[in-house]
Amino acid sequence: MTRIPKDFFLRSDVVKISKELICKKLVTEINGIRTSGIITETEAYRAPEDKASHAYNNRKTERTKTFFAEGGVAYVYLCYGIHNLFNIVTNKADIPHAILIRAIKPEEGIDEMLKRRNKSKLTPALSVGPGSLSQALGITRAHNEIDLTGNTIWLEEGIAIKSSDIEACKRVGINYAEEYVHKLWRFKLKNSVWTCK
DNA sequence: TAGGTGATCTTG
DNA sequence: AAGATCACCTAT
Repeated sequence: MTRIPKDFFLRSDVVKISKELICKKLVTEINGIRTSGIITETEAYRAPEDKASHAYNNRKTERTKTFFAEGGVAYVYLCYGIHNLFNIVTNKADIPHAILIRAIKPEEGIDEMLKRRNKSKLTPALSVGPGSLSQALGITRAHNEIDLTGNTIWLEEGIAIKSSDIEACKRVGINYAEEYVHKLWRFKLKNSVWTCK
């Protein structure tokens, strides 16, 4: 399977890249176990101007410094004390763009994903929602800043789709973001059960 | 529909 | 040093 190269992530239009990520494949190989899924939902975060981003106004702290790395690395942080949220940093160094991966449709290593999630049946609850997908793929904060063209977490060409198969909507959980609340920077695969409500 | 959970950031 | 906040999930 063809891997997505570094150049893909270095481009400047994070909203466009978010849309292009739909139906690409996200793969992890952790402790020798390979798991993967087709990306079905993403959200773009476009700091410095985006008030929803942790890096709004170029805010730079211990946590947000990962945003300022060159594109093609992971930004993973703990949300609500429980959930590891996986993002992909894009654009060149010092431009804090990132894409939150919100849902996948499981492909390989489904048994391992069920085990990690403590589930017995293959349902959307396994890997829909940003916290759930990270747990299913075994992604934790230990993977923050990891290179996404390496051999732990990477992306591959997935399924070819048309632009019209993708639906754009508002991002969730960012009611503090004022005018940026309304940006259509969330992308979903249309008519898929593997997306958030 | 509410509560859990803890890192992170802001305020004093 | 303490309190508020938070890109969510699960079970009633």
